[in-house]
Amino acid sequence: MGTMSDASLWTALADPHRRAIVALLLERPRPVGEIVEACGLSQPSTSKHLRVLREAGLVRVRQDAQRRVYALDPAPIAELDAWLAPYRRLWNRSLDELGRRLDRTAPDDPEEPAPKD
Amino acid sequence: MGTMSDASLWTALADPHRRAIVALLLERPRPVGEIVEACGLSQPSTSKHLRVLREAGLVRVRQDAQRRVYALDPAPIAELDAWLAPYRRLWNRSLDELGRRLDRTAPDDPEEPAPKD
DNA sequence: GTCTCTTATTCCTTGACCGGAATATAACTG
DNA sequence: CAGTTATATTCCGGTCAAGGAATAAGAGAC
Repeated sequence: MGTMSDASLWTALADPHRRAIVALLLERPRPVGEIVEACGLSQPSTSKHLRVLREAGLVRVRQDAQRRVYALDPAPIAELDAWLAPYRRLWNRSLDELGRRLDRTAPDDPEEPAPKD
Repeated sequence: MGTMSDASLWTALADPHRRAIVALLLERPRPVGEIVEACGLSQPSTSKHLRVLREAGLVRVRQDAQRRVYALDPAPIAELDAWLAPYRRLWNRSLDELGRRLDRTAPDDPEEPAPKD
């Protein structure tokens, strides 16, 4: 049981149903029954998705009598954010260049011939 | 060839090899050959991964003689960032709570007496 | 204890994806 | 034109994930 949650984090979020569950839990913690109803999936299927999310560290469970209330765990979000950071820099840079080019180009100038490499 | 790239964005990044390719292209645009060599995959497999990334809108191709130079497209990064935003708020909130709790605890009051053995 | 409610797990089938080998396509070279 | 290089696509076998049905497990209520 090492720290292999990195790989499962992406695969966990790759499934649309699981992203829907995550979005549901963003509003508030919910017991499984509510999630089943909201997702339109069968209860076993939902439980399996919740298991994947749990093993990815994205959700935590709290036992409340017979019910199990799932809630988001904010930690993996930070992990995603960290992964995204370098690309966000690229994005900002390209926005910058776009702005500069729009600034520099004449309105009837079709395009800049890319300098050969 | 519709605009169904939203779903494929996550599935494209779910694969470790594709994330590796994306990381390679973050450094600089590269022709396929370089990516093949860096990934240790076969050329067809790499081409297929590049296709998935292309269809997800994550990379663009520029033809340079016989070579095809792939480069990151920064737009989907913004999409991911937008998706992440609400969760980042949750994360900040929980960091806030943690700070408050750390603030409340006395500095020489260890939360856990480190149960060694 | 039994019964009920809520959730988790197993079994099984279907469908998707990954990988490599072989092949096809495209662009340059002579 | 044939030949070579660089990349894309098809074909196929193996693996893995998803979904439902049935079943098990856990926690009250009686």
